[in-house]
Amino acid sequence: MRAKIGQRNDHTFCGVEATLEVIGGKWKGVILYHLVPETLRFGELGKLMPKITQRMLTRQLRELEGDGLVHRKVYPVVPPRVEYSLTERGRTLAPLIMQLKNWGDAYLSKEQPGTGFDTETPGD
Amino acid sequence: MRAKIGQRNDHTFCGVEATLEVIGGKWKGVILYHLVPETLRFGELGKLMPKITQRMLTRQLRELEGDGLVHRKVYPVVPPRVEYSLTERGRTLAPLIMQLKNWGDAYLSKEQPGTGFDTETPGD
DNA sequence: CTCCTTAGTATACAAAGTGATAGTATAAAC
DNA sequence: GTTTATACTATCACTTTGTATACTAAGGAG
Repeated sequence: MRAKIGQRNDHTFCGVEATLEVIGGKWKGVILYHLVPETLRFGELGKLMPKITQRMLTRQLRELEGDGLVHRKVYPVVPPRVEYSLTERGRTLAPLIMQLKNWGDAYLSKEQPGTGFDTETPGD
Repeated sequence: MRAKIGQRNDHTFCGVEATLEVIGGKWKGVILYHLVPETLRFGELGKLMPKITQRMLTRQLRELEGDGLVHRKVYPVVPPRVEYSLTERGRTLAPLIMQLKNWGDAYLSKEQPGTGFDTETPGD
């Protein structure tokens, strides 16, 4: 599924799906979001997303890199240092990411007015 | 996992994730996209997305309904007739959906220069 | 020599998502 | 009585995602 984006032979494949495939991973949107303002090291990204495991962070980053949205810069030092930043193409996603965030924030603050549907956050 | 949107017990939960949770399903973006210009019946949506199974169409639609983005109108007739349309909240997603599509189309046209894939826009 | 660091990888396993197929309900048409 | 139509639901199997945990490399500190 990660192999090639946009190679589905069915003619209904469109940009909506393509974009969602690229940013739709569980953490990709947030990773991209964090990378918009600044370049970050692997560990820094991890601290910004306490719930993510190293494995997932690695994987999502690799996929993002594979899709040409994120650049990975390795410094051959010990201990290792790797920096992640948005590529030019990745930067073109910034407005979209921001819109994603804005809509989401608004959505969260409104919480389903009287649909009988429960979207409430319990005490936790 | 569909149970609750916005469980931001951890402070890193943000709008980006919330939005992605809502539209990130495999078919949700496309469903929403098809519903932007017009109300559609269950079967019509199915025809617009030949690859989707009834099961998935039903489920994605229910989740969208549960998230308050899609309205489901049932006509008590035989054979059954059910119409799906965007709710007011769903309409607020339209610009985002379009941006998703635009970015994706641009991405596809650059990533795959002439691989014979088809980027036809459904319902455009 | 052992321990510490960072950015991973390897392995095992659980959960979620997806697909194929078949079945249900009801009224009208035949 | 059987078939047709629509919008589902149920079941099973399989694939993808995600988690937890342990382990690696290589140089410096002690």
